[in-house]
This record gives sequence, structure tokens and C-alpha cells, in this order.
Amino acid sequence: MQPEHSSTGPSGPSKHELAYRRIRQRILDGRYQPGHRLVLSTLARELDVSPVPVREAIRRLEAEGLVSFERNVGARVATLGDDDWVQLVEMLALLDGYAFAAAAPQMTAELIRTARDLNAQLRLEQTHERVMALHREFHRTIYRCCGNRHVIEALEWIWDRIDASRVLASLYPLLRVRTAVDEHDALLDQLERGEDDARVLEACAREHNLNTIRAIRASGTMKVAGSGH
Amino acid sequence: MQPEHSSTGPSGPSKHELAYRRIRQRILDGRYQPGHRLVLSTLARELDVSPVPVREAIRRLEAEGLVSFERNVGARVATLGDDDWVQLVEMLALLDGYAFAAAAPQMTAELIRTARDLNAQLRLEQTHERVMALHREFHRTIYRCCGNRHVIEALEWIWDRIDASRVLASLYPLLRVRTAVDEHDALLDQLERGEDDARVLEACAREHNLNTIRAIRASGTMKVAGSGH
DNA sequence: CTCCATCCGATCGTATATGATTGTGTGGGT
DNA sequence: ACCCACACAATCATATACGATCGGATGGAG
Repeated sequence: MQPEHSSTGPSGPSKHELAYRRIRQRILDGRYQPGHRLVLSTLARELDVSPVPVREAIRRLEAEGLVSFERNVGARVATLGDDDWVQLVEMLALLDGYAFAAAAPQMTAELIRTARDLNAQLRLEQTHERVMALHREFHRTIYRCCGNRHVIEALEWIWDRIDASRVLASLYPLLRVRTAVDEHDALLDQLERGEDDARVLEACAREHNLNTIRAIRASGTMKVAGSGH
Repeated sequence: MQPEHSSTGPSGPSKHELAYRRIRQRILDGRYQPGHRLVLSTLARELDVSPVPVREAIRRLEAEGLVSFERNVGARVATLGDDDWVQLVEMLALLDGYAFAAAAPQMTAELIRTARDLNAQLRLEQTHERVMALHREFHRTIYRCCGNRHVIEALEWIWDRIDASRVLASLYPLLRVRTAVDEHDALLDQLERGEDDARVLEACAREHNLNTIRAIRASGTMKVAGSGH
């Protein structure tokens, strides 16, 4: 909205950047669900740009794994298979566990309190949407302190893909929330207690994340039960 | 120049795909070194396509982190800071360690022998280029069996970024190779011995990878010594 | 000699135009 | 009734065209 005539250089974000952000946003918040077709010309009209910047945006989203593209056919919002989902959460557990241990020494009392607050809100929340958002924010508060930028980015990437897949939107059992909240508090307890064995911290945080897979498998909602043990 | 008139469908890979592959290849093998400017029109001429597909290719490479792009200025091959490098290898250690433990149960005697062979070649190799390639191939042979596609892709992604950065091309001390080879054999020994404690396997493999960071820090080649201890 | 205003060339950003490919619907043949 | 050939519509793939922007070269003022 700035006065772009006053020779202020580039008028805001470029068209392709704008297209990228808007499409991405719509995928992440569920307006474009998995499988939804993304027609270049249509998007171009909607966003009031030419098809070229839209193509660039789609390419980026494709590279991020949020969109799948087939030549001469078109793009659609990526669909996550059950295996993919499990493997993504496994990787999430791995990274988040590591990040938790690495973040422990940097966590201030202030930050721990923030996390406790988020967790408290999470305990009361009812809607899937809010639960997901708070849960993610809780973890983010911690792993942001882990000191490894690439690990942080990878975690954000995984969460984005999970959000986009809408899998948890229907599966995540409210049942699990209660347990998760307790585990969160237990993790924060360790931080306050000054537990300093990185191996212990990492293992606990990893297990907490893996419990999500176990809970969903136990609820029998997934088609492929996967590993036998 | 295949006869693309004979209604043979799409004439091979699309132009943008071709551009993507070729540019990517040149970045990975060092023909385009970090900082190298990637001018759209020039590349378009060289690859004999219009600038549009080249732009798409660049966008993908940008999303992968191999290329950095500045508006109205252009693209260049991404440069890796020392911190970035350390953090990437840290993440590599994390993922590779996990993958090693996860792969252990699937490793056939055949595969272990392949790995031993690669390691034996590595022991004799002299040139940096071959050392890097063999070292990567050794690890790949194992982590490919880990069963988690996303972890595998993340590992490939990290190795690609490391290759592109050319950091190890100059830094990786041939000194370290000897130690690394011994550690590799020790890891394979564990597999053959039937060590089945995932925690032990993961920890050993992780340490092996972290040793690379330690070795380079010790050699004093890095500008930022990083962690104090 | 140094510094700043201006200009110009290189390069990017986007729109438009056109050919190519895919999938689909329709009509005839069996 | 079923199957295949053909034609058409939707959509993608790429080329070309042109305006916008940036960074460095140029030339004058202090």
C-alpha cells in the first residue's frame, strides 16, 4: 500500500513472490486441500498477474514438496501417503529431539514460562485447528533456541508439510492431546530441574514425538499399520 | 536432436527440466563455483532455450538452497558460511546416525561387502575429488536401507549442498581420511557382529560424522573456531 | 585529486502470443 | 450395446517483446 510512485524502488514484493506467498498460504491453511488442482491461468486471473510469475511460484512450491506437478497436465496440492506421513513424523521426532537437547542450555526462565503458558492454553483448547497451531507453537518456542539454523528450517518444513496434508486435521485424537500436554510439562520440568545430560533430553523429546505415531496407530485410523512392533 | 515430429509424445525432458539438470550438475561438480553469477540470458543462449525455462530452473535451484537470488540483480551460486557448514554437518551427523541404526537390520552380507569395497578403495585414493565421491557413496550405500524416504532425501540434500560449497574440496585433510576409513570399518564391524542396540549404533555413527567437524577445527583451517570447548 | 550527480548498458520482471499436448466427448462401425 | 477413430476444448510449454531497475562509467564541481 505504500506510495510506489515516489521512486521508492521496487513496488513491494515482486509478482511471483506475491503469488508464491498467497498460494502457499492457501495450501497451509487448508483452503486448497490435497489433490486440489492448481490451474495456472485461473490462478493468474485470480491474483491479477500473468501466468509467468505464477509458474515460477508453482515451481518453488513444487521444490518444497507442497505441490506435485505433471508435465502437460498441471499442478495439484501434494497428497501425503500414510507411509509418508509416518516417515515425516519419525524425522520430526529425530530433529525435534535433537533440537530440544541442544536448546536446553539456552532456555531462559522467561522462555520456559512462555512454553508453559502455551501448554496451558493447549490443555483447554477444543478445536483441531487451534490445537494444531498451539502444539506447533509450543515446540517451535523451544527448538528455535537450538542454535542450528538448518535444523530449525527442516523442522518448519516438516510442520508445513504436515499442516498442508490435513492428515492430523482429521486424525489427531483429542484423546492424545491430554497425554501430549502432560508430556510437554514433563519436558519443561526437566529443563527447570537443570537436567543436563543431552542424551536423556534428546531421548525423552524424541519419544514424545514418536508417541503421536503410536497413538494414531493404536486408534486404528491409519490404513497401513506399518511396522509390526 | 531426435526426430520429435514422429508424434512420439513429449520430446524428452522439457526445456526447463533440461536447464535445471544441466545447471545443477555444473554447480555440483564445481564448474560453477560458489559466488559464480548465473545470468539468465547468457544461460538461455548457452542452453539454446528462451530465458523463461531458465528462470524456472533457477527458481527450483533457489528453493533447494543451491542458488541465491536477489531481485533485479540476479542469481549466483550460493556461498556457504563457516557456521552454515558446521551446522549442516551437524545435521548430517544427526540424520546419518539415525539412518545407520535404522538400516542395520536390513543390511545384507552382500551390501556390507559392497561397503567394505568402497572403503578399501577410499583408503587408497589420493585426489580430493575421488575421496569425496567415494566417501559419500560409502555412506549412501548404508543410509539407503534406512527405510525412511524423507531422511534419505534430506541426506542427499545435505551432501549436495556440501559438494556445491566446495568447502571440503580444499579443507578435507587427507590426514582425516585414514581415520575416517578406520571408523568406517569399525562401523561395518558392528553390523557384522550383529550389534542390535540401536542407541549404540546411532551414537557411534553420529560421532564418526562429528569427528569431521572436530578434525577440521583442529586443523585450524576454519575462520570461526565456533564452540569454545 | 576527490566526490557527487547523471547517464547508459546490462539484466531482470512481466505481459502477451503461439504452438503443443492431453483428456474428453461424439458419432460411426461392429 | 460396445468399442474405436476423430475432433475439440482446456491447459501447458515456450518464445518474443518491452518496460523497469540496478550498478558502474563518465564528467563536472569543489
